[in-house]
Amino acid sequence: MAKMIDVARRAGVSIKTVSRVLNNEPHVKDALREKVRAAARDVGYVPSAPARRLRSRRSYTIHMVSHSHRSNYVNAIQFGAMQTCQDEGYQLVMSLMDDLRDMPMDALKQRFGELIAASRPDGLILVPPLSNDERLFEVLSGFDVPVARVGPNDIPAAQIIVKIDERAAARELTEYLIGLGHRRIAFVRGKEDQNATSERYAGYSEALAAAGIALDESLVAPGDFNFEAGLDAGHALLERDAPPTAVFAANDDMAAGVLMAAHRMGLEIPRDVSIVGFDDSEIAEKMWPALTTVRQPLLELGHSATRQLIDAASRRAPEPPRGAVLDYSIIHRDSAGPVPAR
Amino acid sequence: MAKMIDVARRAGVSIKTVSRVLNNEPHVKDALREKVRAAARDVGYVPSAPARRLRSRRSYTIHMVSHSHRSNYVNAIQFGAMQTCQDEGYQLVMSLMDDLRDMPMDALKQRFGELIAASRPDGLILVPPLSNDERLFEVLSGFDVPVARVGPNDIPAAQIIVKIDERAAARELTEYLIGLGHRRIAFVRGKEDQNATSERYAGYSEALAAAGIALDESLVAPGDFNFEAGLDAGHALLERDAPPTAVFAANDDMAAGVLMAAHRMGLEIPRDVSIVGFDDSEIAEKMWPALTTVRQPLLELGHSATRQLIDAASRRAPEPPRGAVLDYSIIHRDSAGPVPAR
DNA sequence: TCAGTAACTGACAACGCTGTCAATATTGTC
DNA sequence: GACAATATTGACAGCGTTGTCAGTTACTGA
Repeated sequence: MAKMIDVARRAGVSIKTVSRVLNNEPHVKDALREKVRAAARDVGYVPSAPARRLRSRRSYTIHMVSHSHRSNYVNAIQFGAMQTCQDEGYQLVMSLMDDLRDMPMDALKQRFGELIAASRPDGLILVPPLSNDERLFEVLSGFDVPVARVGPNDIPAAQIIVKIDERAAARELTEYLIGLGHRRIAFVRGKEDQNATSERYAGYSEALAAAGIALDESLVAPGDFNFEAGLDAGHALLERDAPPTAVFAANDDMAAGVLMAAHRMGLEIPRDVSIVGFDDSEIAEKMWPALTTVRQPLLELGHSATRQLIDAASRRAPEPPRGAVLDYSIIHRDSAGPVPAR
Repeated sequence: MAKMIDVARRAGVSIKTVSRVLNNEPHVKDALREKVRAAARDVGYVPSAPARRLRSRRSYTIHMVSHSHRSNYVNAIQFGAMQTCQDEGYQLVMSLMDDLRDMPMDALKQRFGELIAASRPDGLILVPPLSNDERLFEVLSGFDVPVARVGPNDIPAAQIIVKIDERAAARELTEYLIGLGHRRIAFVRGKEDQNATSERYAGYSEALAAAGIALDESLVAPGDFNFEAGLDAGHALLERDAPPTAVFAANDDMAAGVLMAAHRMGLEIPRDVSIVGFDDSEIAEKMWPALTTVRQPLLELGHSATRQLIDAASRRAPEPPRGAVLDYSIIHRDSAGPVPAR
């Protein structure tokens, strides 16, 4: 296995010069540059990552920390992060962190301290629900590591937050339902400790208010972002005396549950009831009927988070990165239609 | 940031002794062991992964190599791998490899050579379609890295293959349909270069043969494991003059497509036609009606692959690991039923 | 032409750990 | 109690890079 000294010998230079050439540092004549590169090619030189990391005190590594409950959402963001890491010569390391909520503060500190001390990642990517966690934010502020948070959250002091405007998206989707003539629009909430729930709900209620529709609390069902919760909410909402004409579930998985409840009751969609979701997850287009929903640019969220971390680590950017708000889009499919005639 | 020398000084021993204690090596008296551990705790020592890796020439890292087209299948296996890595103090690094099929042999060698030379992973996990690739097998044989292949494949010389008996599973599922009275059972094939396609098809045809049912080639539709292919196949199969009474799609995504085609035609499932899939992916239980399918123990496949690689790297196991065949199970849901009365 | 400066280049140390091997302490045997 | 055998401990080198700094060469402008 060729190392730097082999390249140096072949090119007739010192290893330091080889290092400079291979890291695109200045102060090497072009002719020499070429010679070194050729030598590296000839001997099949590949730099040793561990040595590089040890000496330079940079790991060329981004850690993505995720919760056990993995979803399409997380998967897509991860995929985006992988792409950017690949492009930049970085490695993406996946870490699992569970039971953070029940963990005392010092255990949290310990856990992340070990992760950071051992691997010295150039950046951390946090996805929901971790990205919303205020305690985690506090803990991580104590370490000298750039952290990118993906997804909705409202931690004011956090540096890199990459998200869409969830509230605006929910408002727009609700307005679309109102435009179809719906007045009795139900809402299925997500997990209460996630900001996505409150943001989406806020958008929903703002749209109702703007249209002069009174918010009927009995049309708001609890949920947890899972299919089963959607199923329960669907049954509860659709079997009541005065059922809603449309249901806005706070994510697609729950919308699938509402859809299944409607099917079981023999309802036809969207003739009898309109159903919309949020996320445009993989299942959205595979349901019957295909789900009208909000698409988040998940891949791009992953790209953006990763790119900003790498920029921060290599101090390429003139100023520290400050996050990004990317564009969403409403995906019109077949699960929403005009309000049924009375 | 505390290092080994700090622990050594505090415990009044040499750094080598600290190293021995922290790596659970023999030849240290118990009393000293305790003292060193206490000292490490006191100074908050966390070993530096890069230094360890550089010196010991082991990376404590497993690389999972996947194709761009990420699926639930891959996601679940990855998750299993993450869990085992976490338990063993390993890191899971994700790598993307695309366009391998069009890549000339030496480019392949180059690509993987760089990956291996740079990071020196303790093991590589390959998932479909990479795990089926014979050229890749040849390339990787040339390197000194243990490789675990997940999923179906028939590379005889490969060391670690972790899979289920796909053929038996497909046979059993087909037998189930036959038991329900079906005789005209269609099959939707997957990508032709994947072993899963031929294995599942083999199981299907074996079951037919065993039941004395002649295989009707016109009931075998091409596919590629994607939803759209299922949609096309569904239309093609169900709109014919003598449609099948049951459709076995080689995976769940295509089954979802067939299901949607059936819905569009106004068919009721399973009254008019039974539909089954393969994989028990996340969408299976969220379809209407919920899909009868084959469950692969994906998490366990990930665990097994990872554990075997780590065992091989640490030479803990007495002999080299030889792969594993795990149990599948048929998940009976609502998309298959008795053959329609004539 | 020559000092003064800027652009190159290389020698050497060090990053923090583990492997090797030698030194020392302990134990068992007769 | 002497000796060999074994268990325990430590000194030191070195893994393959990059950072520091000093030395060398090339290029200004007077």
